[in-house]
Amino acid sequence: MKTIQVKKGEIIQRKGELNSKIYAVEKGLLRTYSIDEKGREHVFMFAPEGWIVTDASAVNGPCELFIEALEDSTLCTFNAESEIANASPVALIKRIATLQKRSIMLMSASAIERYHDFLETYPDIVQRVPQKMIASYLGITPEALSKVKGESVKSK
Amino acid sequence: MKTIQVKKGEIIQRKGELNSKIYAVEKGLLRTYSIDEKGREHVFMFAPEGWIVTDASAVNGPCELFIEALEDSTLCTFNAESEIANASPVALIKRIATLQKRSIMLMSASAIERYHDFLETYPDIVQRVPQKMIASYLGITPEALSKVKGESVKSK
DNA sequence: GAAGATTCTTAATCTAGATTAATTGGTTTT
DNA sequence: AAAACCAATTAATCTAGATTAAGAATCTTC
Repeated sequence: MKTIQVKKGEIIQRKGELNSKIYAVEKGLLRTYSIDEKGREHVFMFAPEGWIVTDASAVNGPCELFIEALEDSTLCTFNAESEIANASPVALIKRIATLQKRSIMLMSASAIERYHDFLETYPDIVQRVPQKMIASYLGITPEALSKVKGESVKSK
Repeated sequence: MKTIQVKKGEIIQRKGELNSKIYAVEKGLLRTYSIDEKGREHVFMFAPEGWIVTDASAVNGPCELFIEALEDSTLCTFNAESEIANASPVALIKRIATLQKRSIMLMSASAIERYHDFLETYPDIVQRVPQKMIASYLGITPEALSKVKGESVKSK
């Protein structure tokens, strides 16, 4: 286990790298994202203070996700290999529950509903993250997010 | 740990129930699904022989998902509470990896791409599951699935 | 095995969100 | 502080998939 400092904009891990780690955010803000065959970015999750980030696909082979610092951050890093052995199953189950909810939201909820769910999941993040990344997290374009937000304000 | 037999159509677990278990499918086929506020069903996963099913959200409180037998099935049931304590972290990470991929697919891939991904994920299931449940798993309507399948055949 | 109930398909119409493009507002660079 | 660049908004048009509806095919149940 090691504490490291990273600068805003720094890419901490790239798709295809093998030696993946677990990152616990002490201070700052990270995001993980994938890039599809069409070259489009998709934000998978944000990680503010207290959150933990890892690319689960890394156990068997190369990782799928990029990890980027959105602010100057302080991170604790664990070697995934050894850490997984004694990882708390309860913490992992919680992560599964979060992902379960995310999948169901993506299948069943409209863009504006997903936006409100984002606000609940990450209460203190809206001001710290560019709109286009929030849109990407929701699975829509920045233009669409701008539109639905405008509509939901008007309708009040 | 206990082995049980369930009949086709039987609902093994309902949303809101507390005493949740882990089910390992020895023979047969299960599905898990949620029902949203508008009363619509969304298939979360299928579980043929060799797969394991549990509602992750059940650790903290009432479960979110229904579990149903799509065929007469033989299941091993574990008490989730005790089983989680010594659950294999590697198996849990694999489940996380699967869900990670599912979320990214839902965000970035078209209906027909998700259909092909379904065929890869569950190679021997297509004939055993009604179309409408496959559509539900993909997050589209049965009509839309019928349409895109027709189009992908025509285009060959 | 007929009657009823589901399920699947096809087609017409509709809508949420994508795409394209132009405008404005902020940041960073020099 | 202008120049160059990036982020956000707005608007017009387009499209994947939803909705509605009707007919054909398949399963249940008596």
